[in-house]
Amino acid sequence: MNELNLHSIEPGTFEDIQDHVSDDEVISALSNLFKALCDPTRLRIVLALQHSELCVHDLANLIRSSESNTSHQLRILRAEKIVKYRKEGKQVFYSIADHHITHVITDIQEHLRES
Amino acid sequence: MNELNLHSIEPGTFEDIQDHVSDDEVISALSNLFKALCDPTRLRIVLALQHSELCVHDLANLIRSSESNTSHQLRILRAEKIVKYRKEGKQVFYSIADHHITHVITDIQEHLRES
DNA sequence: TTATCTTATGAACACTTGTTCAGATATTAA
DNA sequence: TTAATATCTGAACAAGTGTTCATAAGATAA
Repeated sequence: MNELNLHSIEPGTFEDIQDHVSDDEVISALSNLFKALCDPTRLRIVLALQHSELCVHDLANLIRSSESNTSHQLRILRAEKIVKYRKEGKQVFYSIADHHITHVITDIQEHLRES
Repeated sequence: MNELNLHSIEPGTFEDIQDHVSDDEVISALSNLFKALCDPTRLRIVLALQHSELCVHDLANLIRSSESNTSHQLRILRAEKIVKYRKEGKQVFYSIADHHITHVITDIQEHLRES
C-alpha cells in the first residue's frame, strides 16, 4: 500500500530525492543568496565591483542611487559574504568576496543567451 | 572640473563601468532569473528535478506542498525557462531546462562552503 | 454523455522588501 | 573643541510576492 500514490517514480527514488530537498538549512542558505542577488540595485553593485574595488560614494554614483540606499544594499551583500570591504580613513572600499559569485553571474548570463 | 567628485577611480574607468551596469535589459533579465531561484519552494522543485523528471503530483509530495502551489511555482520557473515540460496523457512531466542552471546551483553551493 | 483524475488559474490576504528621509556614527582637519 | 566628510542605520510607507481556496480546463475511461 502506497499512501502517497506516486505516479512517476518508485518509492525508493522518492525517498532519495526527498532527502536531498528536505535539508532546510541548505535550502534556506541558497534562498538567501539568491535573494541577495535578485535585486536590480544589488546586481548593479556586484557588476560594478567585478571591474574594480570601489568606495560607497563612487559606487552610488555609478549605479545612480543614493549613498544611503547603496549602503543599505551593501549591508545585505556583506551579510551573504558576496562582497568584502576594507576601511581606509573615512572611506570604505568594497570588492567581490570570492570567485564563485563571478561564476554564478557568468552561468546565468550563458543561460540567458541560450533561452 | 568633475561634477561627480569621484573618490577612488578615474573618470575614464567610471564611464567604462557605468556602461556595463547601465544595461537595463541585462540587469532586468538577471534579476528575474535570480528572483525565480530565490524562493525556497521553487528551489526545492529545482533540486528535485536535478535528480529526475517528475510529474506535478509527485513533485508536490516531494516538496511537501500543495499541487496548486507547486503548479503556481512551476509556472514561474517555466517563464524563466529554468524548467521545461512534456505532456503525457493527463500528466505533465517537468525537468531542468539546461545545464547552466545546474552550474549556478553548484557555484552557489561552493560559495556557501567557503563562506 | 457523465465521472474521474491531473494540472492550471484567478482572487484574496498576509507577509516581505526596496527606497526615502532624517539623523547617527566615525574619521580627519582646522 | 568645531566643522566637514563618508558611511551607516532606524522608521515608515508603497509596492511586490507566496500561499490558500475555490474553480476551471483538459484528458481519459465508463
